[in-house]
Amino acid sequence: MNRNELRDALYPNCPVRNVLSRVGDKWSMLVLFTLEANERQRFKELQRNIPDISQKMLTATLKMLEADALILREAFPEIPPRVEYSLTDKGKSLLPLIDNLLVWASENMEDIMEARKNYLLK
Amino acid sequence: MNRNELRDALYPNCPVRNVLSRVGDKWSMLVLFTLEANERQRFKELQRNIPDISQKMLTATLKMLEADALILREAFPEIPPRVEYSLTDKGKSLLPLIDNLLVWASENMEDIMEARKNYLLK
DNA sequence: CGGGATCCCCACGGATACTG
DNA sequence: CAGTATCCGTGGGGATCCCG
Repeated sequence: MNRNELRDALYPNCPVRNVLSRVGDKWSMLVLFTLEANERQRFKELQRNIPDISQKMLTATLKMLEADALILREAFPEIPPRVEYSLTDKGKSLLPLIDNLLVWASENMEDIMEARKNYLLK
Repeated sequence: MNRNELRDALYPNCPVRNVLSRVGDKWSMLVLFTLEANERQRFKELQRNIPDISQKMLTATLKMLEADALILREAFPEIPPRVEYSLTDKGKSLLPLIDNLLVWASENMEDIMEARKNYLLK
């Protein structure tokens, strides 16, 4: 896969772009990270571990990640109900790439913040 | 930087998250890629090379990337005006990470599309 | 406990017209 | 040529209430 193919792959409505939008959305990465830190978490646990997420968005994000087979959802027919979420192998394979991005972001964060300030003052 | 710090770094309104949101927005990656393929492009060239982007979004994306010091904007006081854009070193340093994500996306795209279909049929 | 269903806001982004 | 300005639709996402 060469550069041009990569670029073409990014055009709107393209499946690759579609897949990558998961990385870019507001909560997916955070949910994946949380699931990596503590494998097999229940809904409420996830909600506690990601304090800022709303119930609606946690539900929606979990559904997307499950639909993409990045996480596994296991429901146990008990009362009260219990549902456990965990990473699939595919989900795990994505995390190192996100790690790299995070490392880059942390390493360049200060520079970028500084650059933004200077840009505003121009 | 350990896992928990990484995760904390992702919390809303955090600078790292802020930086990463660039990766997630609709056009930034595509502009960076286009600039990598042909270094030093003018506004119109970029617009031609990214057919689907609107003028407004190209302008906005270029401004963001310039503010973050990922690209360099050089305006030449001529008539008609000429403006050239190119990647900075910081911009170049980000591209390999995006590459990795794209490779992952292409490698897993089919699986994911298939998984989504099956999820809908469930 | 693990969600669904609703209402609502506003930021992203497209289309169009105008300017130095 | 390289933008700016404006209008406007859509949908992401928060808050709240409800249910098995």
